[in-house]
Amino acid sequence: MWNYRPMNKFLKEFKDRGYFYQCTSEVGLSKLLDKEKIRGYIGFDCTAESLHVGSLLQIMCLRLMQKHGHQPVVLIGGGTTRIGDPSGKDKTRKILSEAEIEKNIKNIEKILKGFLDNDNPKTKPLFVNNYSWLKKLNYISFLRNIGKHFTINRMLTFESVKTRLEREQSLSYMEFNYMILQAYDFLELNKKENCTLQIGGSDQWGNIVNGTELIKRYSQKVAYGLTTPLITLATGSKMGKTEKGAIWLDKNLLSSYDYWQFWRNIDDRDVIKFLKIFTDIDLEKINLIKNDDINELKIILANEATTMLHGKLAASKALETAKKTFEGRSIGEDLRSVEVSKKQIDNGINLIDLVVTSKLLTSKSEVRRTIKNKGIKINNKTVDDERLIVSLKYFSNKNFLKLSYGKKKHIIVKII
RNA sequence: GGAGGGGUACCAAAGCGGUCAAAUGGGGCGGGCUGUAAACCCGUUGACUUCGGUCUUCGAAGGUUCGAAUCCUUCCCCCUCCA
Repeated sequence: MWNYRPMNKFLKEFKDRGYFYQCTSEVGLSKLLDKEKIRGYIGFDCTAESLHVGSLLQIMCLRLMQKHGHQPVVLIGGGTTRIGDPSGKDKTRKILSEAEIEKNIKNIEKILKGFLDNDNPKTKPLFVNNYSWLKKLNYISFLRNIGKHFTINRMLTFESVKTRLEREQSLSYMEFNYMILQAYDFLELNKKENCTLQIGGSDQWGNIVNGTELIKRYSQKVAYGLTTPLITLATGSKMGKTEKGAIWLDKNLLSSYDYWQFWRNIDDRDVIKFLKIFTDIDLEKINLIKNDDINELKIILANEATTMLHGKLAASKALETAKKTFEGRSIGEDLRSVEVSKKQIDNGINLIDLVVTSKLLTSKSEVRRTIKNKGIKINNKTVDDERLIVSLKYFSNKNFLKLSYGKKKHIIVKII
């Protein structure tokens, strides 16, 4: 890729930061963006109760639009979630109840607002829920007006449909309609909100193109599609889901300290890439610091990412706790804690039970095994006796004790 | 509709009457090295345990047997080939 013509600033930064994968018409979009401030949308599915880092790139795209004076439209897929996107799924996804969907929508909106600037009237995000128009659709008129623009022949060639059919996994008529509905969303937003751009992950390409083509056929207007690459970790796994669980963008599901740790523990090879993608640091500045000490860079990444989601205070507390925990071998206040009663301690609580009640590990067998493998520490001292009784003498004068599982998972046990 | 093959732990895949809580590989977890990295090496990977064992698991339900992941019956699901 090289720049054969001056490119629009937004688009240029979009590319330089590594957000770019494909565009329906780069030249056309670039010209449009130069000419006017536009509205662009990204759809978020509300199958889960919250968003995780897998959606962070999309969120960054919304922020970048704001930065360049464009207005992001957040489409919450309240209607399409009731259908289920067949792409990437082997099976029909479970259908959520109305109440669950409503709850998810609220929470997801809250999270997105946290990431976006809601004050500037020109760029503040517009939240729309496609259920508001999808629920009103009249079947016959929909088929006549919209359905006629789609051929089954073409729909069958889409990757999402093809794989399902090839594997002879059932694809219900309901799901088969998903792509039409997503295309219709774009048309609707284009008509009502003058939204001329849809951004999405590379797996959404087919759906996005359907939208721009529908707009062309139905309204004789030009709209653009832009996709982002699938971000993978250097280890090959997808962003967002670690074995330990999802990296939620939600302090109720993942503490700011754990979120900070996620970024701090990123593979060396991903650091620069992630600084570009997941922070607001100027590219020139990243260029300047890119050869700095890798661990310092990881800290910067963790601080920036955590600040964006949880605020400056949370980020600095996480950093401080990390320093104490890993460098000072002491206790940072951000560590998760469990409380035990004075009486329990006086009676003597056995270590295995304590580890399980602290939820550091989930079964007693696992604790026993881990002790054999030198994986449990009390106050930084490896435990070698699985029958150890935790008594008052292990607690410092402030009435707490540090319990560790492995090198990274620490917890404070407090007496109340 | 006809003929065959198959469903085993997180995944892949062996086992095909007892020695099977189930080989091996991947993944995960813990330890070592290091930098809270990667690579590498070691250990571990159903639950409970008074560490002697006990209990639950090989698609589902029944049955044969002293004893079943392994044999039989029925059912469910998947794959390949032919129509």
